[in-house]
Amino acid sequence: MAIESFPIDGALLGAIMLCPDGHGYALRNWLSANLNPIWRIAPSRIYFTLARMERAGLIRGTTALQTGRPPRRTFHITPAGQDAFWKWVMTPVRHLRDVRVEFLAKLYFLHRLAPERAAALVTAEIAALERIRSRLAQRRHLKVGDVVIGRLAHTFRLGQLQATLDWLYNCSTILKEAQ
Amino acid sequence: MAIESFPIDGALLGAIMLCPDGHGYALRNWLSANLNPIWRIAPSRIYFTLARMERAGLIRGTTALQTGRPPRRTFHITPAGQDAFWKWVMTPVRHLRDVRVEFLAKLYFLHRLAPERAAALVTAEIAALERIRSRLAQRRHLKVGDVVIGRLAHTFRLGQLQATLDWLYNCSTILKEAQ
DNA sequence: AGAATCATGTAAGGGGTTACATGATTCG
DNA sequence: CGAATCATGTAACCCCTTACATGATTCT
Repeated sequence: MAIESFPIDGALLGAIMLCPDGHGYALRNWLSANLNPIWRIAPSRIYFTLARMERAGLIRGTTALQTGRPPRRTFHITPAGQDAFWKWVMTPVRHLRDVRVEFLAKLYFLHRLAPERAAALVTAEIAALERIRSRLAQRRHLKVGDVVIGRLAHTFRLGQLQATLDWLYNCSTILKEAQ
Repeated sequence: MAIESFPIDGALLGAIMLCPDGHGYALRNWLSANLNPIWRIAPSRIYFTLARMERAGLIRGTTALQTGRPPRRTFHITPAGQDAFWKWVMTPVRHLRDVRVEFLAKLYFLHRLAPERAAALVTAEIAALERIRSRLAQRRHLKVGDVVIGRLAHTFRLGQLQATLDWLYNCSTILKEAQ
């Protein structure tokens, strides 16, 4: 009963928890209003994913008829869905390249749903990236066909890693101030 | 006659120029030996892409029979393919997220095929990213649903941009030393 | 009157992956 | 003898996107 496709399932489950009216069209508007520059999804994909998550038992939907409007399928999250969401949101991303979208999305949901737990996620992310850095710092270059480019690739990755870690340390401070 | 799918067409054209035996299997080995940690491709995709690029007139292939081995289709690059390759390799990537893979791949090919032109690519990339930074620096936060997270998203992007620009300035120095 | 909103979904296509089929040869 | 190498490709599948169908209602 785990989440399958990561940013999308997590973001939709979080949206269902935060969006007052949990049907596809409302979720679409909520996501574009709240998560937009960080992450976006094609509208048609929302319905497809909701159907898959219902089959997986993460959410359950009820159809409500309306007069003069198409009928709505309103979703609410199941206990299994809540477990999956909290596991996802509290797990740090493993790759540096996932910080930009997925980690920021997790931080967004945590900050709104359980701000007291945000510091723990940041700490876990720092630990994950420090592990990557220590592995990378033991080498002098990546094994590319050319030594010069291998060295440049290596310093690039270390630089990105360092900037992200600096930012994460700063994150703790800002999140504490915000509380 | 322009390149369609960017990292893949560019990398394959570059491989054909550098790889002594230009058939699919040799290109596959060459790419995994030379570009591996930076970029990788599924073997089956190579043949598909070679066929597409031949249809587009970027390369041309000849079939050579061998005794006791499957026949080979050896490819060579056409003038149109060379134009497309040099245009691709000298154009800076537009998004920060493309530096990690695509820009490094361009740098690799330039450094091996025309090292005297590498500095020009680095300069162009610096200009492209400085433009993005100046746009970003005029704001204080990204317009996410929550101001705190919007501010964090903003400082994150600026930090990554700054680290990349620092690295690019350093690139010029290292590439000059390597010559 | 025409455009946007409400609301759900299907269809088609792009880009990528893994697994598999083939069949001789050479290496351990 | 079994495994890897040489060499090309097809088939099936995943993830995601745009475009479109539907049809009443409300805004400009």
